[in-house]
Amino acid sequence: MRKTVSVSLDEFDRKILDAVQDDNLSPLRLIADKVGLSVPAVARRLQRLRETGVIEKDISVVDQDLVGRPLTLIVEVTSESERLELLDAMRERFRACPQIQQCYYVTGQVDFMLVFNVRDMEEYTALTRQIFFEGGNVESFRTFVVMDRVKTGMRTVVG
Amino acid sequence: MRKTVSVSLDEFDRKILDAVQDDNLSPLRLIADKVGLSVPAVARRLQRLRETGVIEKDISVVDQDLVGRPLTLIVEVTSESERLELLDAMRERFRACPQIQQCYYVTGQVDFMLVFNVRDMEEYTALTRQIFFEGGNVESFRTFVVMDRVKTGMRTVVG
DNA sequence: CGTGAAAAATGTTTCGG
DNA sequence: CCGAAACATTTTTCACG
Repeated sequence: MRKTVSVSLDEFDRKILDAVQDDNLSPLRLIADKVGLSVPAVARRLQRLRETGVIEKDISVVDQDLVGRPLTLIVEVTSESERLELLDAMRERFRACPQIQQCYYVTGQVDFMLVFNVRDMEEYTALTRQIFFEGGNVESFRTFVVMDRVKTGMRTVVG
Repeated sequence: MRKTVSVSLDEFDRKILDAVQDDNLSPLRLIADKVGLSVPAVARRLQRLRETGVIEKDISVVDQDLVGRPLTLIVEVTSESERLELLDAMRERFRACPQIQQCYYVTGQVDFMLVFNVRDMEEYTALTRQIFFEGGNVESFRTFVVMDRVKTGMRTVVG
């Protein structure tokens, strides 16, 4: 059983997705104006986009600086063993760590790419011990300190 | 004039932020129940959190697979020159590219970390030519293909 | 800050085309 | 599938404790 790999979206759907990826609290009336449909039409389409999972979720994004987590780090992790259970255990460890905002399993010379979001270096080094050294199966890791978050977010091009 | 580096959040604010980072379309009544406040209190706090910028924006997240952009790549870019204008030009190029979902300027052996989101390898290689080769000031880049998006999103720990 | 209720805005459903 | 109108829900505002 496989996930549906595509859904049919027309130009209206794309415009709606474009709008709500910027602001999903905007009144339907405004979206309706922008895309050239009536409010009920937009409502129906949004409902369908949510039911089918095209719109995965609706969330607030908080400013990490203003809540005291100004530091972002990107970390490449290379594992010792590629054994499935061990890799899965790592995945789970990373997923469970709240300060790890993003985790990708990748091909190539490294195995995982992580994005950390922490209060300061002290918190990071402490986490490092916990999930890299004590966690197990980590051969090495390389840390990049983010100096400028040039572009962030989860926006997807729907064009 | 500098940006305020912190705001005072009490336990209620944190719980509210935690809730809306999961679902910002949830009726205030439900959030109120969850955090133990009245609806008007939650409304007031949310309004303030938005005014002060703690809540940066409110958005829908779309499923990249379902809209035909299943491929994610992470790319390390090393620049030729560190001259400010040239780095700024690169920033702008990356920011302007819709398929570049995220761009970080980092310390260390590489200068930029990029997250691409594209339809297929063909689209990626084409982009590569455009913004790396023709764009200028790129000494080298290293591509990691994402096999599993273990954890994604922009969630920030407010605890 | 809580309550309660009224007012305004928004979202949803119905139904004819 | 669209849109207009009726309908339902949610959000906002306010007085008062």
